[in-house]
Amino acid sequence: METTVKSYTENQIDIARIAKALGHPARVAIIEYLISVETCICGDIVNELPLAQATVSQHLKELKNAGLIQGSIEGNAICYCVNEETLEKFNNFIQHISKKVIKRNSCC
Amino acid sequence: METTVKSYTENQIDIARIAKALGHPARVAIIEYLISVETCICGDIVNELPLAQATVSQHLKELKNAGLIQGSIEGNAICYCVNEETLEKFNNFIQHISKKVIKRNSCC
DNA sequence: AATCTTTATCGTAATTTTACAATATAGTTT
DNA sequence: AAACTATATTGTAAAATTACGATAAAGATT
Repeated sequence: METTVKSYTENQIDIARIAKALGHPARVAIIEYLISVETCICGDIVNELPLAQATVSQHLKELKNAGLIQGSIEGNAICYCVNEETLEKFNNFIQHISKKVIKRNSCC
Repeated sequence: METTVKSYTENQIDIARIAKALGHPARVAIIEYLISVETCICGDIVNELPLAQATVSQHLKELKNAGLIQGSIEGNAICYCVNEETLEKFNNFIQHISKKVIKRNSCC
C-alpha cells in the first residue's frame, strides 16, 4: 500500500543543500583552509588545490550559494570567510541526529 | 604562480563522502525517519517519501555505501539502522570546524 | 506449490556536476 | 595608459546523479 506520499520539509531541503555543498573533497579542503587562516583570497586557495582556477572559482560559488561562505571585495582580491550562521545550523542538526542515534543500535 | 598543487587528504575525501550522502532531501528524510523509530524496514520508508520504491532503494544504497546506515536481513524485510560510528565521525568534524569559525569573522 | 510481500537490480532518460581552456572584468602597479 | 594580477564567466565535454518502470530474488503466507 503506498498511500502516504509526503514531501520534504523546508529543513530537510536546507540541510541537504548544505551537506551537498560539503560533498566534494575540494570544498571540504576550502572550508578547512578558510578556517586555518585569518583572511584569504581565492589565489591562495587555488594553490592549495589540485584544480584549475576556474574550477576553484566554481567550487567557491557553490559554497557561497549554499551559504557556507561569504565574500566581500577587498581591493584587487576577494576576501572569503566561512559563514558562521550556516555552519552553526548544520552543526546543530548533525549534533541533534548524532545524539539521538547513540545507544539505540539493538537491531543491526 | 601555481606551484604548490596538493591533493586531498584521506579525511577530506571521507568527510566529503559522508556529506555527499546527506546531500539530498530524501536521504536526510531517511536518516531522520530511522532515528525516529526503533527498528525499520524499507517498506515503511517508501511510504514516508514521495518517491518510487526503486528510487528509495537506490538512496538507501548510497547511505549504506557512505557508511551512514547499515542493514541486516530480518525475515522478509531488511532492518536498517543509522551507523553510530560514521555519524559520530562526521559530527566531530563539523563541530571542530564550527568551533573554530566562531568569533573570527572580522573581514567579511 | 502457488501466490504474496518486500527489497534489489537493470535499463534508460533527463538533469546535474565536475573540470578546464579561453576570455572577460576590474582593480593595481609601473 | 599600458601591463599586470586576481577572480569570474562562458562554452563545452565527460561523468555522475536522480528517477522510474520492469523485472528479479527470496522469504512468508495460503
